[in-house]
Amino acid sequence: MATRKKKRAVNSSSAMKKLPNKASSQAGFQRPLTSVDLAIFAVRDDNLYVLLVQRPDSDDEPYPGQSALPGGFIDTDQDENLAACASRKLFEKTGVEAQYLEQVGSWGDASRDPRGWSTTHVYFALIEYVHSSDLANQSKWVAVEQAFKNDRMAFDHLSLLKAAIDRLRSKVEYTSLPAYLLQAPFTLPQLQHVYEVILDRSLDKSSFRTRTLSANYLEETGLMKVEAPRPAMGYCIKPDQTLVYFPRPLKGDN
Amino acid sequence: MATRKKKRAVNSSSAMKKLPNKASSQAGFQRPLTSVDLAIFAVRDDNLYVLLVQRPDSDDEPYPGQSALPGGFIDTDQDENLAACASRKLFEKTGVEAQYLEQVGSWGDASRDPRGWSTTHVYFALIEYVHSSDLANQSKWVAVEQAFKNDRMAFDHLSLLKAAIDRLRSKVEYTSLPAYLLQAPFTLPQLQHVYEVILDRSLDKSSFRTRTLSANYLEETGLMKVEAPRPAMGYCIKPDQTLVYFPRPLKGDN
DNA sequence: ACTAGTAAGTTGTATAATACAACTTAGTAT
DNA sequence: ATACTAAGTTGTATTATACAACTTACTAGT
Repeated sequence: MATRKKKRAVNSSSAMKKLPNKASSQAGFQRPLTSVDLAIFAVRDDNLYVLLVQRPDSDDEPYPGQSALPGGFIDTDQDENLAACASRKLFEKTGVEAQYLEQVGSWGDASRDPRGWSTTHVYFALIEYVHSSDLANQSKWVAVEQAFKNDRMAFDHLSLLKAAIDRLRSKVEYTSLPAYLLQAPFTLPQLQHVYEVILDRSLDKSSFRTRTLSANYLEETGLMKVEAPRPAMGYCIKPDQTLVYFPRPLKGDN
Repeated sequence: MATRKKKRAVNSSSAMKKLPNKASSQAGFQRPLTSVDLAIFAVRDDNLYVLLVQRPDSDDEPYPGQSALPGGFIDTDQDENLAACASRKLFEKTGVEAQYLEQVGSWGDASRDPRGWSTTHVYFALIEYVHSSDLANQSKWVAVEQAFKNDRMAFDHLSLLKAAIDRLRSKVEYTSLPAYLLQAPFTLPQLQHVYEVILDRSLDKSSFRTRTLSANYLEETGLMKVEAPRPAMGYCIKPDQTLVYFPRPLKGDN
């Protein structure tokens, strides 16, 4: 990252290696295959789940029968933009809209897809848990821990999934992201539980409550009966509230 | 972000709208144009600069003569991956390698390029300042403040630039990024100055020094004469040191 | 109806990293 | 020598989180 050659820059004109010819090729270059892939997360009980699909069992498809992130090629006729493409695919698989959707990044190289130079745009989505029977065919929830144990996935999807989970976990340390995995109304202990499931460690009740409430992004919806002796206050995210960034991260192990 | 239809997901099979036909088209879909664009930053004296290029003045090129971020179509024959493509373009324009290179994100839609549905992958690069005469033709340093005043750029590059600067500014609050804009050896006051230029506010000397030194990512290289009465200790980034994340952000105005 | 048990929620002190303010030090310029 | 300046230090204040002990509201069993 620090190596440096003090050679003079080539002229931008002489750097042009291929002449433009057809409008359909991109100024003389081949266009890469372009897709969108999704890491759709939900929490249920004590686990963080990710939605995986099984690839078709046909001979002219790469990685037949293997599990993969939901996604696929962009449809330039149908998709307004990358995020819309992600939302469409999310809805096709789950029947719901994302409570939160964020781009993780893009990956592109010559070898990740046997069909040729390809790029993919990875999004992660947070949704409330959707019952398995309501999922599209070939789709299923897999506990994140499991996904890494059976560590075989189509393409480079295992590393895409890892990148998405890393992003999720790191943002959970300093944002209100987990609130988007719950259906309103929810209680503070329920919200704390979601934090704990994602981070895989327990948090202090008192600091969690102070921090959460002082950020002032939740609205009381009245007491709720929960599976606990004492009823707890219900909350929902305030209307038009955007993601909250807390002033300090939760203390990790650092 | 919270709207939700409880419709059942469509079957993934029936969701397939077009049949695969040719290998060169992507499973029946048109491939978008694919490019990489760069926001190359450097600091000199009291300004943060970004490298802009002037688009060719030809009639069959979009936005002739306008300023734009350096970048262009991916060359699938030459570029191993997206980051390599970014590095190549950086070197062509400046003759140096990036001290730091990070993907900002990707943008893709039907209208951002008049030639058709296109996606671009935006990277930001931090380099030491390169003298204007060593830059490639049609390239020049523009103070970031200026770039936003003359607020006309080709394509959607103004908003791409804004995204890159937002990312840079926000990461400067809690990382060691500015160290990658300096050539070693540098002094702590020089490093602090770079922070101040990017954030456009002054920082406290004492807390800056404590924070920086306690992160333990710098190595002393001996006293240096600077344009100041008293000589100052020189530092360089430790070999193999990666970007440092400080435990707390600098206190902004929040 | 009393008692034990449990999770919700509160209160008070400790800690750690930064902010703020005043100081000392090593040099330059007159 | 003396004033000046920027480098660097020292000490106290602040603030958000961590940790620990407590009270409260309810359930269930006898």
